[in-house]
Amino acid sequence: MAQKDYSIKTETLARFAKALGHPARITIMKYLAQRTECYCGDIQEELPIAQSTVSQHLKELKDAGLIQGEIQTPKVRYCINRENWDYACQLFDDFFGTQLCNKGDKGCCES
Amino acid sequence: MAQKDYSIKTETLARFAKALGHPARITIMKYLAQRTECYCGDIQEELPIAQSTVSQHLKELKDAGLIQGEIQTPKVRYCINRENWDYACQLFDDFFGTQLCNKGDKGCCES
DNA sequence: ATTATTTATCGTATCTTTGCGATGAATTTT
DNA sequence: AAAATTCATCGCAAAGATACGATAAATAAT
Repeated sequence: MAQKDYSIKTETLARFAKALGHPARITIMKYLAQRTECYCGDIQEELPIAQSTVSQHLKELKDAGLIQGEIQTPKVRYCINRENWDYACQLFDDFFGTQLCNKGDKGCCES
Repeated sequence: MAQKDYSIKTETLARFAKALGHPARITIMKYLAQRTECYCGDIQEELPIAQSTVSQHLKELKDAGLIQGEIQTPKVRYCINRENWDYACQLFDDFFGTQLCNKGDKGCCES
């Protein structure tokens, strides 16, 4: 036990990763990225799961800060939360790119 | 229900994201990336959790294909699985970069 | 031979996730 | 006013994740 806790960056990255750790939520994010119109109902039609389950996944993405919803009754317009998304993008970039994705380097198990 | 299933790429990306969805596992990957020597015991000293729990996290990373272990009794040498890691890197790049991280574009909720 | 070291696995407890149908809230349409 | 639309939430069940200590397995050291 070298450290009592994980760093904030590590916690945040893990949180984003966890939010993306389900195919339904990946699909939702991809869908939201492709349109300017993004109502909840449209998302449901893209997914092989019940409406209530979609709503839960949307809630998780919202709780993770990756999307936001704007009520336009009776519909709800969802979209990517740019600020947090860009931060997630940056954290993943740091993680993969700078730290691990140096393709020129040899891995520790490669001789 | 437009489609019965998710695409393989989507499933794979979600699987990688899920594996990274815990601060202990993020810490492990960062640690492995920084050294050429990477024995199991060293990893445990970096984490604020019990040995058996670390072993479980290592197993999950291994199951997801992100790392691999080589027995050098009595120790076990762990390292990043380059092939799969690079693929994960690419999938995340596509997801963030091409699809969502176009910072010049306006989001659908930004006026 | 016995003991120590290192790691995986087992058993267990608790919490979280994933999923569904049913219901409720807030409108809009008829 | 009544019915339909849209979405969130509740209640529930099943499965998975997270954590721990104890134990096993496989060697190395004494």
